[in-house]
Amino acid sequence: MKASAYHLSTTRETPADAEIASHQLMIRSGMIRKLTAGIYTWSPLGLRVLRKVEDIVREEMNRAGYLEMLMPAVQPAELWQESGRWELFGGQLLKIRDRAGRDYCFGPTHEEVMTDFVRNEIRSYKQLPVTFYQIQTKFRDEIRPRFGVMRAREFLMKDAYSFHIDQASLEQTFWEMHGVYSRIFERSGLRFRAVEADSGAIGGNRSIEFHVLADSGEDQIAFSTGSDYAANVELCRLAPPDGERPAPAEELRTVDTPGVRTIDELVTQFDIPVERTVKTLLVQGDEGLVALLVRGDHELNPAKAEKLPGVASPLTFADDAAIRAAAGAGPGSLGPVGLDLPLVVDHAVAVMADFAAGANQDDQHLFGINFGRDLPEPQAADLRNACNGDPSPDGQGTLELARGIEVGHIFQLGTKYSESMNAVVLGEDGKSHVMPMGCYGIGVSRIVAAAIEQNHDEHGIVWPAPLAPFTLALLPMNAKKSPRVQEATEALYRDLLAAGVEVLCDDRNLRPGVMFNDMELIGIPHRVVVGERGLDAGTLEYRARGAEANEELPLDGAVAAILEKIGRA
RNA sequence: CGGGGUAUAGCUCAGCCUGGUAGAGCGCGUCGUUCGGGACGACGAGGUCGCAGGUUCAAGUCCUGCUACCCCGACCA
Repeated sequence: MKASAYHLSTTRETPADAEIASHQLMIRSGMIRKLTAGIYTWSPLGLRVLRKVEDIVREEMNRAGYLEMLMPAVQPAELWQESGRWELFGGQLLKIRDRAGRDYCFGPTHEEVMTDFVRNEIRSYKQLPVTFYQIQTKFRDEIRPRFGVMRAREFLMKDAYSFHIDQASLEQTFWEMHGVYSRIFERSGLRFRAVEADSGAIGGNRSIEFHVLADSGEDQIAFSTGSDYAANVELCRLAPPDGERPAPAEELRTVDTPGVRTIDELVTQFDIPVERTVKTLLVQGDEGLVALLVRGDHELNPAKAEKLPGVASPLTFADDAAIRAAAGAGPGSLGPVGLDLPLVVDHAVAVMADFAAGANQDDQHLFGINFGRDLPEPQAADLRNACNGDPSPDGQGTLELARGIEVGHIFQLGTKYSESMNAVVLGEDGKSHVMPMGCYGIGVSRIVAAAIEQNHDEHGIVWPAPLAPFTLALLPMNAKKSPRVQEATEALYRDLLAAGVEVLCDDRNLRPGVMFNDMELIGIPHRVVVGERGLDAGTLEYRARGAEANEELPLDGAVAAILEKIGRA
């Protein structure tokens, strides 16, 4: 491709509304342009990358024998009413109406359409198992789209659905898909982890997320140093700590703590270890409020809390007025002693002695609190998020935390949709069987953003080779004035194209610095410079993106030398 | 959807408090000098100041309403 005939549109300035590196770089390199909130146009340059991802996904899915198809983006309301999701999906579902007043939605996912297709097409167990997939634009009316295509309302997704005669077959495909996904992310050149996203409590259903590791990721994942165990922090189970609760050693006493509102302030002003403080959180229960206790340095895990019997789901924190009415003090001075509410404590709190908490009096705290003396024996549960250094739930090693961007999710759905939509098949026994089902998603457009998030430096994007829009940038120095440079560049360009190299030849007649900066911003992995100096010496100049220094390549046999550099030899 | 903010040239923003000729930098066009890490000069194009009302002799500036976008919270590929 000649740059003069390609729509390159880079900017020096960072757009004001882009917060994270990948969003800024996608805008600055000209890959995407915002049309409206959460909706983006992909430029020719951006689309090249998107297609690279798509191609890898498609190749690996096909290799595994899964069947590509294409379902409609616009779906009739009836199907969604049948599955019960027309209401359940809530505001995220973009509903539309045609001129006759019929209701439709723009598909946010395709379980309904897929299940409808399969119930009409598949009659016999002999046709099972089968897995269909598509790569298609989805729309989810996110409450808060952000970070460019990372969390867009319209996005490109690969969604796959498998159908089975029994659970065993579903599990086989599920783990096979696990392998396919791993290969897809490996081939894309991304550092990733597969993490458990469900406790496995509900009827053998399992769900595994694939996360690209990046500090700016919105999810926290925990993984064991001593085993393969990895889980989303939200769902990472924590066992009660070993060891007995120490006997009380201190008297219960009330301390004036003027102005202290947070655990931090309590710890620094009164010189007590944070491990001997307790946070008291009031949430809505089925009847009135419920008090939840976690250690001062721990964080309440909402997903775990809302699953407790007696606690309302979704988890709702009490507002200041309700807190004051129930406890007689503001949120900064809450504590369990003398609080007339149902109480659930985290396992880590249950083994504490002589700890500090609010006194339910503004500007006062209690020190030296003990269970069994100042409070009844606690009802303990797993309530908090995992921390660095917690023992791994599988008993091997300790947990480490990392941030991740969820780019894939595989799920054993079971019969949730096949049952409500009556997707049945005749079994070997001659009877009808409801088909267990799996569903498997990859955020194709999100992968592009995640790859940048994981691979960039102060100059711009540093594409993993498999995703790069072009493999090589060919840069002539001062070509306008030098017919030799022009001719040598043109000849090399033709030879590289003939050798099948995706080369971007910058014939825009710009100053060298501008070309270097543009090509680095765009993130092209390899660059070759043609200049008078080199031609005199019979050399070309080569540099890999991210490398510190130039190398010289012989002008004679340049194509072979370049192929070796780009790993195509 | 709750809370906070912004809206002026293609982009980043000043001007608004204290009403009186529409501004800068970058980008874009032409010409010249330059040309190995985002050059310099000259000239030039480009704006219903988000929209609708109101106050005023006069509104980008003051008032009211609306809309869009951004940020902070619960969902997800």
